Amino acid sequence: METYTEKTQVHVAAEQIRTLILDGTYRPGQPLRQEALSERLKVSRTPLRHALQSLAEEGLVETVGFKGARVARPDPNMVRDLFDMRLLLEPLALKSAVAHHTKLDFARAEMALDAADTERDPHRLSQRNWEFHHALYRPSDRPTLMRTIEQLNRASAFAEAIAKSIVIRSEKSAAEHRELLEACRNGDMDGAILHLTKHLQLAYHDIQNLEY
Amino acid sequence: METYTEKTQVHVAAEQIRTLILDGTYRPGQPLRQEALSERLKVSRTPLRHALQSLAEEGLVETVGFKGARVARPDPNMVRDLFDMRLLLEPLALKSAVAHHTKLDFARAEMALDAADTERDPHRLSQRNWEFHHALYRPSDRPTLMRTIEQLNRASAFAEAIAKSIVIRSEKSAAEHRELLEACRNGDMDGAILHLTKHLQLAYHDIQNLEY
DNA sequence: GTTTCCATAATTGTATCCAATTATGCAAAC
DNA sequence: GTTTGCATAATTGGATACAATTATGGAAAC
Repeated sequence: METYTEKTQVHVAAEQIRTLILDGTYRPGQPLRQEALSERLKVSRTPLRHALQSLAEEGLVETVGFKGARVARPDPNMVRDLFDMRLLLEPLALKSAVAHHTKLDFARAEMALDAADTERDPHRLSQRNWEFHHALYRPSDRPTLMRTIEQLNRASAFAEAIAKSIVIRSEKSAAEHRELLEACRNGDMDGAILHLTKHLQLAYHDIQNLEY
Repeated sequence: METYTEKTQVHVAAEQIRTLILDGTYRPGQPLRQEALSERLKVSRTPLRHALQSLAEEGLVETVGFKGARVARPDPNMVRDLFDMRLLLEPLALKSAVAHHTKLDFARAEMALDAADTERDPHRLSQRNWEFHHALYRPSDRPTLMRTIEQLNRASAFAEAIAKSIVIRSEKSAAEHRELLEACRNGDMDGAILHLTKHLQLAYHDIQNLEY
């Protein structure tokens, strides 16, 4: 019987910091001092630095030379770029996946939707949203493509959290998600891709109008 | 007078390991023991671990729980996914950039081409290739898009190094590059995008036929 | 009053040591 | 002969101490 460990302090620290940032506790541009964070998260500075570096490569924090780490500040262009890329890549993932969709995938997607309905915490809400998209994309069995798409979704979640659009448009998003799921259930690939495209465009539009 | 430091041991260690991997010194799947690497690079294990993590998020090495790090093993699907994505994203970057191209950009691109002509080291050759593409994409002034494209190019360079196609098709690649540059110089956007697309498709094709 | 310079403090990066986890090998049981 | 179990070694993760770098503040010069 093989046993998995995986729970290294780096991951839990990264997850906690991620939550603090997406909750708005730490605002964009705010410096993240290692000693203070170390004390707050009850973790030594060594794994903390690893976590900060991980978040830096994820795009959530910026880290410079010997100056330290700050919460990243998303610019409007970033939002445009992210959605331009998602509009190109996610339809490809969906297209590759529809032929391999199973009832289990649909069940997973629906579970994520139901969980999202009763969720008000921004971070967990964005997690549910990703779980939904992930359930529909994953059957494509293209991990490299998935990896990039997940990165873009994480960054989008950050931008949406800043603009507070995640919670504001959660009902609209839920409706769009259910339409997309229904099209997938009916095996309507073209319709599904159309719904996905529309969903992304609407999300982009709403973020644009909220952020300054 | 402000002075920049930036030269942290993590970066130099990461760069050295990157070179060792792309040179073929460390083969895919080979375990990377911290103590041995620490001794080889004359660096403590702490910054070394950071470098390994950085390379892991870059996709060059795989790192699991308490088991350690290994050189990543690219699968054929990864190559397909990478080029599918590049074929979607790089034309967008080029399209956004052509309107802002200056003589300086063309000069930079040509300098990269000339440097590539006399370069046989795989790692440096792939660096030159990226410098060329970077020179043509950068005027788009879309850093978030550039960031993702650079990640994909790094991963592609890894796959090409494994398949040894970087050096093998270097002359072909150079010719394609010069055609692309010429189209950009003439302000022929459609032609440039066509050349870029063809270039990526040919590179993909040649890798496919070389890897097993 | 402003600027420059230097000393000091605050903060990050690195090295070393210890703890936790995993891999290895051998003996005993069946 | 194979397998199970445990003891030991090898390796990674984490905590602490130290070194390097940057930021801060105040005095002196103009």
